[in-house]
Amino acid sequence: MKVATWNVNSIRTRLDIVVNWLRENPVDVLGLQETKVIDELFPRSPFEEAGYHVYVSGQKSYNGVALITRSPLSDVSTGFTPILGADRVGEFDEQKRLITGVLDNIRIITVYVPNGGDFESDKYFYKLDWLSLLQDYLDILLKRHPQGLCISGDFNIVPEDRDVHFEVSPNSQKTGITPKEREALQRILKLGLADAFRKFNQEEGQYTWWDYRQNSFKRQRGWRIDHHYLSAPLGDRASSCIIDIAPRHLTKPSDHTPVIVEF
DNA sequence: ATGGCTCGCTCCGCGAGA
Repeated sequence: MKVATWNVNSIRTRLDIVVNWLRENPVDVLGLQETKVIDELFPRSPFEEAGYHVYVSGQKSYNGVALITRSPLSDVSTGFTPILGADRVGEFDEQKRLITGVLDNIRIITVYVPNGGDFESDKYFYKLDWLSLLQDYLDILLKRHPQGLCISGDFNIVPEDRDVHFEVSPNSQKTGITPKEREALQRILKLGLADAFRKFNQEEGQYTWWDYRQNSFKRQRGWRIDHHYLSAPLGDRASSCIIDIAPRHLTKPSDHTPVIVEF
């Protein structure tokens, strides 16, 4: 099974790029983030005409996730509430950042982790609280799906210093690279998940996002923040995980580029 | 350097992104 993740920064603006990429790269699952559109206005037809099923959880202007799949999914749900309950989740499902379904007995999840704004801002603490919910959510689903779980998405966290183009200070206050965010991610991975990309590639300078400003892509000033995390059965089975930088070269690209895992 | 691009918005300047 091939699973791709891609923060497209508006599916309507990026529609042709994404559909053309999918025709050239016929993956089984494409997880999208930052679709930035309500479900009623999601451009489903181009994907359906290409032979895909479309599952969406969107909102106006911000956030929004989708799963595009060759075979139908079962047990599709959105947000944390169906698993954790309304009391635990509170207002955290108002922002549409999580969609999941089951394919071939494997739990597939796509997430758009909050950006976090400035260091120690309200958005920063919202991000940490959201990651704590994600940890509780995955703790439950990993136990329910011993055959395999794959969580993919824009995590907005640089896991290690080699995953960003500049020198990281030990107590970095740069959102996405702070100790508290990395610790939150590590607590999640300790549940039994591993970074698929690092099974195959130990190089530095392997990025998935480049700022639109300052010619960051041309200067190779990027961050690796889009990830596939696999439970042990899938991690053992995984045969490749690659970053496809080709779409970042196109005219009017997303600032992120797709990452594809095969298992 | 609270900049630098690009997105959507009952749009023509602003908040958000990372």
